[in-house]
Amino acid sequence: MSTNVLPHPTITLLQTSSLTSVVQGELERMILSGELVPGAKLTEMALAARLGVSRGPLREAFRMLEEAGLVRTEKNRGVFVRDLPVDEAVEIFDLRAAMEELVGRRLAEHITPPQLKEVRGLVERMEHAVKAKDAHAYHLLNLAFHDRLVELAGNGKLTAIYRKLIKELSLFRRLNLADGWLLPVSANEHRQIVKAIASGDPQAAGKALFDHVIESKERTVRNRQQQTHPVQTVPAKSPAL
Amino acid sequence: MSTNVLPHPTITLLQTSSLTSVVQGELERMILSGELVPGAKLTEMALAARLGVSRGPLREAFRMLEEAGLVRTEKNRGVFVRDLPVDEAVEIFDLRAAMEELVGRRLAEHITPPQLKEVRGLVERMEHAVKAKDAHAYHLLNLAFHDRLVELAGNGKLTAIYRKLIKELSLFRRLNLADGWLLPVSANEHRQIVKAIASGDPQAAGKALFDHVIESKERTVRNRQQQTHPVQTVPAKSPAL
DNA sequence: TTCTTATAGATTGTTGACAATAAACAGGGT
DNA sequence: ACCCTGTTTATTGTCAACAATCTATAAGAA
Repeated sequence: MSTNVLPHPTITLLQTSSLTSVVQGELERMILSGELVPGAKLTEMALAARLGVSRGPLREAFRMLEEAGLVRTEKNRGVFVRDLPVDEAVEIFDLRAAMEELVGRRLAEHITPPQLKEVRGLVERMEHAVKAKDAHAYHLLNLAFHDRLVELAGNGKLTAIYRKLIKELSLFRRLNLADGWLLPVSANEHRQIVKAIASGDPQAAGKALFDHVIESKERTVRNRQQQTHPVQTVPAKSPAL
Repeated sequence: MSTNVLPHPTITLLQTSSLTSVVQGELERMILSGELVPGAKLTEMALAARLGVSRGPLREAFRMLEEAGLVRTEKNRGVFVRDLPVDEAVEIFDLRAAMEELVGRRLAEHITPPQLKEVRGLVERMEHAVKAKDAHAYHLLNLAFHDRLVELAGNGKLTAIYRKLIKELSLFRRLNLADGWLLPVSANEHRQIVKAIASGDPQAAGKALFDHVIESKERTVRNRQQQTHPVQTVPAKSPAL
């Protein structure tokens, strides 16, 4: 009686996933993809009908997303996609910086040659994206690069929280990957990071990652201010108001 | 028509708190107080009856606690109070160390004299607890000390996550505050931390906090191993098995 | 005895209905 | 015209009942 035959994928899927969990995942996908924009109201009946479930599992999924910081609940008024204020985005960047500094230190000590090769590959692909001026591809590679570094640090809890923070950050009006982004600068920093890690110097690697995240924060905030309060160096093209 | 009269406390309470939220709080209290021990099964009907609510809000509270890492859910089997494995406790300590290092840097730059006086007061009270060999009081003061430092750093997101981590850590079989703890050592480190912060040197303050948390981690792990695998310096009093 | 298999009980997953609250609207008074 | 008030409508908060799944017990065969 061989019990080690893998059960059919769908079987394990049904065993692990409840309606609540799949609804949670689907809502998360909709929010992160921008299909549900910050501030949007999530009406229970409408969503339940759209997803083909009843309100029970939907409400349970709401509570999970609420705890994860993706939605906000107002009693007797409903659930809304959260709008991340600048202040909080800045806080997350600072926290990320400290976390990634730890990642850098760890990797400088423990990274293996094949792992190093892998992240170098990601950097190269980013540089290609820069040359091709493909901001979207660069954005995805950037996420993958940092995510992989964090993962390689081998601290599961850190990885989990890091990913939660990234998800939350995506609620910040992503005027980020707007055209005028300073891709070359950021890309160069990535190469420096890998270099520092490869050198085996924990302090240097940590600092490289810390500084990079802080730079990234300041670029993002500057970009945001530019969008909110149009620049004054160029006289306003649009008339008053 | 003065609209700035504060509404009656009970009013605002009813406006903000749903059954789900109060159940969530109550369950959290029960878990953190040890009333519900790790591994314990949380039967929906029983708890619902005990708390005087129906299963709906209870299940929603479960999802919140699950996301917070305090309980674990097995499909079709139920919800259990999570038992934090050593590995994960270690991971949390390492993450905490990085976070508190950031706290130290920030405080060295921005702390005010009255705030400094306040934390010095906490340290003194800890030293009194050490002299009185009051491990429980020391434990509480230690929590308050770190919590206050984190709070004073002024990063709300960091504070929120830090507190979540502390809650989760309390799931780790707290053989911590066992009698033989090295209170004097820990207490002395606290004084060093405040000194470093007061000196205004970000690096020193960060390092002091980082090292302190790592020390704390190692003390805890040693303690745990001692409890799990009884010492060999003293021949085993209890016979084999 | 030991292992399988069937049955009964208990518990969770899901649903639909009812109660309570808030928003939208209409009517009357100033 | 404006503001206040009462009513209606829509939506959320809560509950109880039903269906699906798992666990434990017991009976029967090897």
